[in-house]
Amino acid sequence: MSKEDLTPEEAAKLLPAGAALGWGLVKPPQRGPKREMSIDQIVAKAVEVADKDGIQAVSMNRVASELGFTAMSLYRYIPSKDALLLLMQDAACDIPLPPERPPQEWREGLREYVMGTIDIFRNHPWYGDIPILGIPIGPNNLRIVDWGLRPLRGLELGEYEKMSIVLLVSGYARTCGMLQRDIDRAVQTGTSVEEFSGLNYSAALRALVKPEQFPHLHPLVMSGAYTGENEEENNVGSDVDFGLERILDGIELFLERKKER
Amino acid sequence: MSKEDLTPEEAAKLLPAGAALGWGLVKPPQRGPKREMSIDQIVAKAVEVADKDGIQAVSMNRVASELGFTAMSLYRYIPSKDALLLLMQDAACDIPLPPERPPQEWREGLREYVMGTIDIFRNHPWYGDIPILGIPIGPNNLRIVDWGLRPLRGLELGEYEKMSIVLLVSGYARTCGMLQRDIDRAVQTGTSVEEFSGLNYSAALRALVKPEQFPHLHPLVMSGAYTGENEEENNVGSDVDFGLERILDGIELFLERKKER
DNA sequence: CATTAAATGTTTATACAATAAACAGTATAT
DNA sequence: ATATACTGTTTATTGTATAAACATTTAATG
Repeated sequence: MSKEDLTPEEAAKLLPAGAALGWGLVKPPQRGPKREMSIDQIVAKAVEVADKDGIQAVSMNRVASELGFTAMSLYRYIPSKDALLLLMQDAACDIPLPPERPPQEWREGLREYVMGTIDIFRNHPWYGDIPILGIPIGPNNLRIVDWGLRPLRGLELGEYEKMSIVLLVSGYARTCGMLQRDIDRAVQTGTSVEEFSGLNYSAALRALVKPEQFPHLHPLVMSGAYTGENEEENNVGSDVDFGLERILDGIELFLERKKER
Repeated sequence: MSKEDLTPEEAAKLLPAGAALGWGLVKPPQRGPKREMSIDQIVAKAVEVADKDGIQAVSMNRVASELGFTAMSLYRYIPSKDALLLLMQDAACDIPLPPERPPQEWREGLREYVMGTIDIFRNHPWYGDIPILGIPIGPNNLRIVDWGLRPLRGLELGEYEKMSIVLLVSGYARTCGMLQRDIDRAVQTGTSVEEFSGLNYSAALRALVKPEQFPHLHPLVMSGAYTGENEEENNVGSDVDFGLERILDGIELFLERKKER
């Protein structure tokens, strides 16, 4: 039997605990009372809780309570909390994709991809807190990977090269997403405190980051470039754009060099 | 009073709980019995536990027990577990830096930086699991940032540009570090299982990733490029190198364009 | 149909987790 | 000498994931 001939059920057994659920590979049970909940409902509620109060607020008790059930009832649907977290992660990746662009617009396509995946982090600040235990295997997550590959379809690249580029670009999106999220959080919670005291981390760092010990960082701390002050010349958007354009330039150069050969 | 004139004690109060400890800003207590432990000792033991059994094995009880004390005794040194985690993170950044290179070797310098920070993830697989709550503020962590800025010192870049570049490069290092760690983990634990069954995630994905749903990902899954098979043409090192060279090319292009103007 | 088997959500119980509060002992400042 | 501040411990509280046993409900099977 070749590997391609696995039945969904067989494939499900090879996947980690929660992943099979995400693929809808669990046959609905035949006997017993009708279910009063559904996996989708549980995951949606967990996402709702996390969106509101952060990932640490997501306990089996909290999620079940908000649905009007006991904590233990969730285990009839989901084998463990880790599985629930994986399902939440995949659910956050269930977003509409923009329409396909012509292959020559690959730069714009990759830009859209980065901005779109950054939005996942903004819409679900907890997204980056879920530990990554391996390569993405959830269906929605893989659709995101597929999306990242889409702009590359017309380029003369090997498969490993394509994979490396998506890795590069999506890693960049993750970094920016987390950063953006941190700033959003700071704005939400810290602004008033900062205004009241007139001091914040920057002030502390200015006192601690001595030029002898940190010769290269020191000027950036003093000017506020490190802590991201001066919103005129530095908003997160421009920060994201800068790095992204460098990456795209690097990829373009690679394509040109490859053509020359 | 200008911001630069903060005393260490004043600065300590502005920093989050654990950070002040990392900077050694806590005056040793005058009265009372001699301390039988030290913060460094506690953090070192916590790191040891995490290196051996993962971050989830690090409990106040476990760390204290291994030192021959009770869990509560740790709170005489460290205000909370979150603070301990921050100190662990900073401790992992306490590594020797390579000697400075001449400014024109900035590419090689950045390469060294990326590889060096990736090593932190390899030496401490738990490092990436500690949630990032904001910009780095620990002393060792800031030394790493300073290191990243060092190769840029001779280049004609604005401060925000330098910061963006370090962000770009260190984010890439993080992504690669996590990936490398995942692979190391898989090799440690999963190899035997994979050999026995002859099947792994790849097999499941081959059955699930249909060309209709995943038109661009499908060929990569089939060829094994997605799951990273074929070690000859794809080892992690080459993967890291590929993305890194694109990034460095992009930066170089930026520098050239800036000179032209 | 009657019976069996499987699945439901709940209750109860276990093992840990972080950490607050009260405690007796110890070193220093006054 | 005494008050004060600090030590590490004991005890207790609250919250966590989840295992096991339970009565109940539905469908499959004789």
